[in-house]
Amino acid sequence: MPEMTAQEDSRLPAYMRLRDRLAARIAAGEWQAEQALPSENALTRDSGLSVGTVRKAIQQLVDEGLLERRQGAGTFLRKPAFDSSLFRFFALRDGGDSPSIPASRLLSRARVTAPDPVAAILGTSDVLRIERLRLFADEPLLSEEIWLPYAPFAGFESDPEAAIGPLLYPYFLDRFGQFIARAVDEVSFGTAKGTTATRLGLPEGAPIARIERTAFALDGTVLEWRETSGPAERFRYRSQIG
Amino acid sequence: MPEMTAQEDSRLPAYMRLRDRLAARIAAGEWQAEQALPSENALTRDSGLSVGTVRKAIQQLVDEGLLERRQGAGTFLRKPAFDSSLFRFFALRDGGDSPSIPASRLLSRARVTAPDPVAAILGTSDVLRIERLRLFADEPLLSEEIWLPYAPFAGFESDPEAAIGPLLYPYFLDRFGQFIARAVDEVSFGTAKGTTATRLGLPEGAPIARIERTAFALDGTVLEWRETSGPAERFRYRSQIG
DNA sequence: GTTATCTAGTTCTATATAGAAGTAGTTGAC
DNA sequence: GTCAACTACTTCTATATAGAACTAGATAAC
Repeated sequence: MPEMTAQEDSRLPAYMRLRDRLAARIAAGEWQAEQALPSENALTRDSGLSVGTVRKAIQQLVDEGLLERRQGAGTFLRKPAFDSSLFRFFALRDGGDSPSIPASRLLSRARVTAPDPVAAILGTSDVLRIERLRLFADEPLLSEEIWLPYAPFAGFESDPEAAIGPLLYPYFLDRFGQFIARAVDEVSFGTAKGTTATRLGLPEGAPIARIERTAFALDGTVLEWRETSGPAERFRYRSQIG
Repeated sequence: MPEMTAQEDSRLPAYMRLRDRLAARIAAGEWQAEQALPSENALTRDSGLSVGTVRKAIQQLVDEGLLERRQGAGTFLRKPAFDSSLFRFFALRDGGDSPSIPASRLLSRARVTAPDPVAAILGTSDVLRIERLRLFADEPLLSEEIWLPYAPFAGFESDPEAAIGPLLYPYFLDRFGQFIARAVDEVSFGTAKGTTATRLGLPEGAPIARIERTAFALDGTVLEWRETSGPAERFRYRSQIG
């Protein structure tokens, strides 16, 4: 344990301990996405707690976005579908009615020694570096540089590209059992230079929007750091307050 | 009632109806910010409901960010302090240690006929138009154009500027009883032109970040639309997902 | 075959109750 | 005066119970 992970149980209330146990089982991949977990009654029976307490634990996980409840039907594991959410930053309206599908192209994958700032974030200098280009309507829209700690993703660098697919997070879960629970995006503004400009088909110095994302596992470990760039004119972001 | 406001009670569950009644009393200004509401017991007594139901109603308002509970002390009205949150979009670090205070300067206020897009958002063309400049460390940082429906804010155009203060939302509440419960911000990038460039002290065509905000009352009525511009290099935004 | 009804499961609402945990002011001892 | 103890209050946790609302699949009627 390199970092301070949540200390086991100590003296937390029962509903929180149950929440933690459930979160751990979810992270372990015990249930498939879009499939039902045990019912309130079942959990009540084999946890020895009361229904109210069980409901409170489940509700927490719902609030955190991991689960989803449907009255009369059951409690379901939500599929983690926000990898595509980077696209949500950019205006994807483009010519007419055909809803083109965003595509991904991996440009490079390699196990390398991380530069200091990246190593500090990921907690190790043994990392994977991935370059990726994301296309929309056959035009390059986003240029990405992705850094992963090597250990949890060992073998990624030699997986066939065909197996990976356009979204990384579902792949992380399937292939490595790594679940991205949370991410922080930081948006800023700059100008395109060098390879970034070339890849996006922009002139040197063109205005770009930059998104730096840090992604976390359920236990708070950093699983990814990525830097995404796209043309500033197409950038558009919505945010709710209050 | 021009728009579909929440229909009274019909057949909602009790805890939701209690939530609505409490929200209405809060909006009516019955309690001061940072001050205690009636206790669970008191509410239980004069609502005729049970503690659990009362707690559920209160918890809703806590989740919505209106209230705040402190064990052993009471339930408090949170002061609506997110007017300044536009500043949160911009990097305010600036020379040394003195934490300069953001200031506001009203440039113009007038009752006018709204252009069509604004009228569509506000639901009326009888509006107030306000131009404002926000300063940080004595330098202009944000240029704002604010549109309000006239009726709820009648008289604003002739209030003395000294009475208004640097933050609008607390003033809206005090002076007009209008409570901003929720807002949606939309961020994009563009270039400065005309008066905007002049006011911010930027050259024509300089890159700027633009934030369009729509603000809502508790019942969903639109109470404000504003467009804020600031220099793009100083823009920085953090966002949580998941 | 198609449609309606039943049924066994699920979550959701609501009540009642008990005590733990925490706060803030008052009282009492020194 | 100072500090400790007490007290009356608050929210928080947890249990037990009952029925309503809803779902999805099985069964029955035609």
